[in-house]
Amino acid sequence: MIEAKILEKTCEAVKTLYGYVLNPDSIGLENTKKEIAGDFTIVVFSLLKISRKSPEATATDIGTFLQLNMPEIASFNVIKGFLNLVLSDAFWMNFLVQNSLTPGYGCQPVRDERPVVLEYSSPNTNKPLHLGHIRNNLLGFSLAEILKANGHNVVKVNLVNDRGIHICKSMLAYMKWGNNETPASTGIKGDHLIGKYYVLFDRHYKEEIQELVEKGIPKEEAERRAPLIVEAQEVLRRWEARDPETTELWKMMNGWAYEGFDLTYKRLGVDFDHIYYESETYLLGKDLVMEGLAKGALVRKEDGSIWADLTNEGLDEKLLLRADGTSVYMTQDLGTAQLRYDDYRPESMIYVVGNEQNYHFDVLKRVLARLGKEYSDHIFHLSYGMVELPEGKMKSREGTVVDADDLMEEMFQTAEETTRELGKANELSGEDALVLFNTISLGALKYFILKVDPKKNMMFDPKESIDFNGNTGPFIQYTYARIQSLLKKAATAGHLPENAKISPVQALLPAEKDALKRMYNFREAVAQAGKEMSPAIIANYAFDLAKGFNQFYQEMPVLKEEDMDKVNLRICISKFTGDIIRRSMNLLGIDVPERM
RNA sequence: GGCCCUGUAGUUCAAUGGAUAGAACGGAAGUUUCCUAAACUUUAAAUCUGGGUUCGAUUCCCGGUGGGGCUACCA
Repeated sequence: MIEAKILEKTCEAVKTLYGYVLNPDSIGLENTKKEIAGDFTIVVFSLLKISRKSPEATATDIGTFLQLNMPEIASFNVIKGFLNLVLSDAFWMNFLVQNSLTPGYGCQPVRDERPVVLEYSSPNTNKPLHLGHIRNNLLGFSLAEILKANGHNVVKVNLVNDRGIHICKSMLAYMKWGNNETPASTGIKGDHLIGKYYVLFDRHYKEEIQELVEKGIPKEEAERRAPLIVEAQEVLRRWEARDPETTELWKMMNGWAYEGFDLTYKRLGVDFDHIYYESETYLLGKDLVMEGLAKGALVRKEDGSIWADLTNEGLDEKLLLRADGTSVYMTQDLGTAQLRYDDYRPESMIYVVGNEQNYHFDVLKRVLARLGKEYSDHIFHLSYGMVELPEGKMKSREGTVVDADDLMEEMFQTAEETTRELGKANELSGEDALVLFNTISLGALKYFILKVDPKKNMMFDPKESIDFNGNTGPFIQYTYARIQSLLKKAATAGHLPENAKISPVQALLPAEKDALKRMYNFREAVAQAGKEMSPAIIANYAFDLAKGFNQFYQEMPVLKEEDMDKVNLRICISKFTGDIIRRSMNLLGIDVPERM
């Protein structure tokens, strides 16, 4: 790691020049800006108190010392308090040789055998997946890939919310108006069929409420007393009592949902190592609560209900067990956290869940801490923002939800149209063309979502997402395909030996050097992304790299036979750029086609 | 009311406390004998507001203000 060496030598310089022992962490070291000559920049302003000299003089002192004591540093320049270090061509050549021969470029070896348990997706079985789930799934899957590259074992888990009042609503509607239809009899995908009944329930429920309100009953009361909701609650009671008929229907309808989800997951390219079902875990957590009560970490109120009093931590009181002994969502989540910990003994547990549950996870961690669970410090809520549409927020009742399956299909069709218009698919067989359209359309969707900082709410404009120009997945895929094509051509022309040797080129073209720097930076970005857990960093680097390659290519002069040395070097750079683009796309879970 | 997140070109997004705040789309003007124009070049255009900390603030702190979320004995 050259940065570490620069820091170490800088400390040495400060000690030699000014007789002061410096902490390496206090030095500002960064990548030099693109427009300025240099590779790394030391910001010396913070050293002025020690040197008691002007910024320029201090930077020059240190630069001179470093140049004398580090063979990797070819030269330096000083602009105000910025010391820009220029690394030698030999360093970059060596970097290229070393890394172009390393298969797992940018990867770290496994550092901890204990896994990271990563929960994502977590669907409800009463309706199909929508755009919000897509953001969740893509973030979860990408994060898993990035964590793996950073030396973690990852267990991807999905907690399916397969019980509760919502599925009972769909079941009730099906009993009333279903006519025994099935996905097979209707040709409707299972999850969509269930969604249909959920919507049907909601419509009739609304009508009932309206009727009651017209009779002069207050709205809240009407919502509680409407016959349909009362009946749905009865279904839930029967389910909890394990009534055979109800259980049978529940199993059948959930089966439909799973079949549908599997297709959606498969198309999106995400998967799981283990699936937890809430129907099997919803009773967990009571023991933990009773244990906590015995330890005095929790309190029992007069009516018998049990609470966590978090008022001294700036939060409210949180109910954990009702007076009748039944549990709530939080109780259940305490239980599943413990179950997950017992199952895997993980180094950490990550939950990819939307930011509307920030408070929930805050409380979850605090309660676990009170219960003496040291693993609560290793729970991380990857909270992501909502996906908004140009027309406003997604509301299922107003029909403004973007369905995941519909969206992928639309993207596919647009990819096909655009590609055919440009004549890119003319030479492809029917099957190859379908694979290509699928790769491009999903690349567009995934990249569009992942390039945005997860924390922020984002705007999803379907029209813009299928634009294949600019900072988009297809642009990066296209660049990669071009590189592959270039390499193929070089190989057939005999310019690409088995292990392309790098010849002793004395001076790199500026664009070549820039290309190498981008690669170096990318490796750092991967390491950083592990810490920051941000696919957005990887995504934006991938674009930067793709754009850089295109510029590099434009700058490349026409090559002649006698320039074989340079040909080899450029082939190596192209190959390496291609490797990194593929790698970054893989980290994000985006496929790249060999040709377009 | 309280708590959390957020406010950057016309739009969608970037920017470990650093240099002239970057891209992309859209607008204006150009470029194709090389591998593939799904590309490249040039150009106009932005940090919500008022304080504070700092050699230096889009970034950190405090106040205001716009947007979003949470504040259920739902999950």
